[in-house]
Amino acid sequence: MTEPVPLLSRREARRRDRRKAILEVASRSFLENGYAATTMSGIAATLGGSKGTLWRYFPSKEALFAACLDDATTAYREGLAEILDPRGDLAQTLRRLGLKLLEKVTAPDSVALYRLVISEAGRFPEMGAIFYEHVPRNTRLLITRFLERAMESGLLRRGDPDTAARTYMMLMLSGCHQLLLLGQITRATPHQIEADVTFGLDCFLRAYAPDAPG
Amino acid sequence: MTEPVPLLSRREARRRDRRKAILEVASRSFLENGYAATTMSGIAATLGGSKGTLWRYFPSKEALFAACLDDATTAYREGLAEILDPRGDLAQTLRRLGLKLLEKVTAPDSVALYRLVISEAGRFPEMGAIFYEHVPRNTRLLITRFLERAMESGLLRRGDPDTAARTYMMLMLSGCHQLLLLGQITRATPHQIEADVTFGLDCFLRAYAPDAPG
DNA sequence: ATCAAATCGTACCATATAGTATGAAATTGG
DNA sequence: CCAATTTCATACTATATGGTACGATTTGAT
Repeated sequence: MTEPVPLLSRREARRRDRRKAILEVASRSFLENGYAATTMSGIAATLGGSKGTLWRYFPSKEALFAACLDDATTAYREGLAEILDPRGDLAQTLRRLGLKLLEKVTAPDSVALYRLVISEAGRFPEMGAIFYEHVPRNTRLLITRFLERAMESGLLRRGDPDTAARTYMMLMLSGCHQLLLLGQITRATPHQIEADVTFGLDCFLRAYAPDAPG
Repeated sequence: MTEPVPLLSRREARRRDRRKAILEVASRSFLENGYAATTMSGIAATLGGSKGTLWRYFPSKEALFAACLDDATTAYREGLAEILDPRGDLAQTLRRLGLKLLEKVTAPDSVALYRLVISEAGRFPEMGAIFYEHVPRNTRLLITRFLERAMESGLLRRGDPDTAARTYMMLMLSGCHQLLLLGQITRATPHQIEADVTFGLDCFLRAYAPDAPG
């Protein structure tokens, strides 16, 4: 019927680029200044275009925020799955995972994002849901499956693997992540991260050590 | 020299009452609507007085916010110390403490306060500090001292008592508190709280069980 | 009673913001 | 090349906010 359509007409390509550019500028501003302190006019200004164009892409500030959040959280889940190779030493794997996790989660942008979500989750519960589904829930699912196998092979004592995954994550976060959230430190040093992982892992392995036989 | 001054002249009493009234109205609004969405004019309106009066008591919105925060966090630390009686069963004591702690921390106002602090800790680091000192740090100090004694008497394995206290608290918070923060639930049921405490305590006691002799 | 401090009501200011309107210029598709 | 779409720049609307000014009134101390 119709001519074979190019995958992206010039217009569509332009549109996609523009949209991405808007999301980048807006995300930066939301992360750095929060929702209230981010102004649409400001975004339009740093973009260089006109306000009319901005509103052509996103019908309201709230819609733009939602799009930014979706963008940021989607880009989040990367590079964890391949660490969780069920072969290999359990403690080593959990340690590598913890390091990766903590590095991600203590990055300034991650902290800013977490702050942003928590502060707006009251007013926009859907935003809380988007974040929750994409970030902690998704990560936990990965860890749950891994721990489940470890329990089955007797490397860990049996228990609810989902709770175990939650516990594992929480034990990692009790150190510098808390301080970051409350603004008591602004950066986590690799040394701090390693200390947190070492301690959290030790604690986790003790709590989930296989039951002493008989 | 001067006449024996009454502890509170009429003026001073009035002033104190007024101040308290302002703090109550303002705190409610900050907790329910956040910092940005709380307006000085609105506070003045619900107070009934005039705006001039409001500014007579607090020279700026920021100052009023700081005062509210100080007020709220000071009222926070209550009723924990007497639970921590070093006599009596360790597990029982830690369980009672956990219940009290979690009840407090999952109360809607507490969640709102925590949200508020986290969201403004970037812009106002001093506020983060006020909160941090008054609430988690203070609580942790109490628990630390208690756990220290338990370690000395061999009820728990030795380790950094401060880290242990942090771990204890964190293990309690991994359940419904997280969901509350992200707006995925709006209330914690007593049943949920108890389940969280039971699990967290079990985990903690395993991780800090005295080393097997020999 | 008298005087000073506190409060009130209200109008006001400067500024800022989300969002709209518009007419001209540029880009794209055919 | 022409018509449709998009973008630009800019001016504008409507509204809201922190904070000030001020004259009138109430309250408290002596």
